[in-house]
Amino acid sequence: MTVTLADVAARAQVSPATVSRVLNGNYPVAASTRERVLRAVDELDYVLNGPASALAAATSDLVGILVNDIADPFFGIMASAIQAEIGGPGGRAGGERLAVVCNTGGSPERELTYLTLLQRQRAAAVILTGGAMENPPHAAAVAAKLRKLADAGTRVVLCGRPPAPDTDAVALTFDNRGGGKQLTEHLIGLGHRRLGYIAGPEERTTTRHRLEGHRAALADAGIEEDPRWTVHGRYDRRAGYEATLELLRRDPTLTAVVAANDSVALGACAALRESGLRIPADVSVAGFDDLPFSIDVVPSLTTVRLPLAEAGARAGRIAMGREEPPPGGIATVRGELMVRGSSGVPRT
Amino acid sequence: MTVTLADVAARAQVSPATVSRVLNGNYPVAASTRERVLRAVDELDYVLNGPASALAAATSDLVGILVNDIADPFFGIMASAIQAEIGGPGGRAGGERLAVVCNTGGSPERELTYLTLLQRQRAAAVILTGGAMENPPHAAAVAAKLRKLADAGTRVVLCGRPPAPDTDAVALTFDNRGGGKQLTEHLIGLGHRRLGYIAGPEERTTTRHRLEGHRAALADAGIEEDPRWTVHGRYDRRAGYEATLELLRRDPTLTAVVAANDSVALGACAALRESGLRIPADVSVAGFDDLPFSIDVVPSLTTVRLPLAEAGARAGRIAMGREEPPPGGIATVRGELMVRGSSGVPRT
DNA sequence: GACCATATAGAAAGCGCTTGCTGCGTTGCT
DNA sequence: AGCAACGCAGCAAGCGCTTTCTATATGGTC
Repeated sequence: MTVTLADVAARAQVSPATVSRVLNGNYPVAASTRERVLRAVDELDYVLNGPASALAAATSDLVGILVNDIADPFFGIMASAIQAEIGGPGGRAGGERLAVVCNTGGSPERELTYLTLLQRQRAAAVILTGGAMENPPHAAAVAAKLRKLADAGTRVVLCGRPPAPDTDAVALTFDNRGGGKQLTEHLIGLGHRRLGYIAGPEERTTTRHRLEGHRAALADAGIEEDPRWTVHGRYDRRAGYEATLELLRRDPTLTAVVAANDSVALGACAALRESGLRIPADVSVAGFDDLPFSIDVVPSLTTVRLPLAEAGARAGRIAMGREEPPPGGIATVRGELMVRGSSGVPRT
Repeated sequence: MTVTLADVAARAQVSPATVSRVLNGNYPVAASTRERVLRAVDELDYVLNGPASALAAATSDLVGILVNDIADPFFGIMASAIQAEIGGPGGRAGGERLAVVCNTGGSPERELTYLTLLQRQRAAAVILTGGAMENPPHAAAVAAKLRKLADAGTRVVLCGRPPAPDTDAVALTFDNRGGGKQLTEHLIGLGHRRLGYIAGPEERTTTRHRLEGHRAALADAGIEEDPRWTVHGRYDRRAGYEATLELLRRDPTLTAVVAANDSVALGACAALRESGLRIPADVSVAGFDDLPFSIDVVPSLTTVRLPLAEAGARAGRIAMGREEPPPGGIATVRGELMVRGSSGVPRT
């Protein structure tokens, strides 16, 4: 029923070996023979059997991409950039890699399960995006898995994620701490002294780093932080909305709200508006990431731009061995402060 | 170096066949034996070889998802929902499927190439999302490919895409025409008579259907359309921005701008604002899709909500054979008009 | 004209797993 | 007791491809 290499070989009057070589193009084959084979392939409408090749050659052309949630543009943008680089059709000639996108939903178990599944597929590379969980046993388990993958020849790259200790995975880390610091410094520079902070879920490196940056800025400015000014929540709009209401309840005199990311900031804006507060006249708002919509909300969002697409593309190239890993296997990717309409001088 | 089934078998003192059966759980194995095998698997840290299984069993656990661009939340949301249903870890027990996300970028060739690549992988299912190209030769080529995939046992589902003729692919189609009509009727109901329309790229079913709906509404209301009122462009913010400027140049008396989708609408809003026009006091704006950010822009966007996540989930379940396909293999998914702040009565 | 380097094709041995079939020891039934 | 039926495990034949090694031309060289 299904056409195999042997059928093509028979039709082209050559051996299966030759057909394989024509198709893989890594061994000299006479032009005339090649043409004959190609014609047979065409006539029979032959399609290589991927699993069989993978088995025989002990390699596959799958690349795993772990994300929290692909519906979130933060991850979507990175995934898209990675995909463009790993050379699907239209990419550089040669390997046509397929991207396997895995939504971990931020769950440690799923992260591990997906890594195992990718190991099972003998993935050519695995790219982990986004922050890591700060859970020592889990981190160790992940590191062990990554080591095993690397041993099996899978290239491992971390994109927007802190380096994994005891691993030689290449890491492209976002400077969340530095970005957070800059952002809060900007607000302080405008005159703000009472700043609410809506942090992401605890036990996440991203959350902690951004918060640390924020606090460092406060400390540098000699501002004593009130514990009531920080609320934790998920990285979504809803959480931002609720956290802002809570913040307002705790201290109605806040003049600025710094959000863990842009989506959270959007929720914060909605809550402020519904509370009858003007942005930035009454309260300034700041986000993080600079997702595409951030410039379109009104007022446009002051935030820290993270070069998601660039980082993803670079991670993709490194994963494909088309770009040298950074020295030491670790590179820090900085964000850029984008001052826009949502931040202004505090009401007096 | 790498552990194989045989190693596990040796360690558990059983035959490879038994180990395989324990791992696949589709053949009776005595509890004590199973336990012994499982222990050996654990001790050796064994991971099944996916390609080898796929080859031997002639099936794989990969599911292809074709999207235009995964960075676009329109596709990201569907992909995420599909992924959740095809039973990665955490999904229903049994198959742990991996989602292969393919960015076609709206290019016919890449669409075809990716389908071939998925065919090569012997994907368990393929889900095509988003509108189709209206290019007869290409449509025929895709249909032929889909037939071939179906013949090979790959389940094919179209999500948010018109049915593919001469194919028995299940289609979950968005009612773009109906949605477009409703939207424009709403605007007409408010009193608008001169409406600009920013359409998507030509030769796309989505573009055509939405535009047809718009025109049908105009016709029903006895409004004669001025050809200058329609501009085509890409489905992104930038295109919306430019198209709006063009529209304004052609006819500064327009009182409403209907955009092909929400991103385009955002661009339109930006252009209007920069032109000194207030929304909706001077010009009303409407989008399509109701992506998450649409409610957060100011004014919030009047649009047509498409149940992207629900449709994706359903497509995923159908692809996995966990839900009956709709009768006739075709179902129409309707949108819901969301009237918000960006539309109002026209200036008099 | 003999000999060797070079170019190209074929033979065959797997890659690691699944599964149809066979075999044997038990249990159930009459 | 005797026979059928059943439950469970093993054998072995592939699944469709890659790749090493070998064989055969071919041409160049002295």
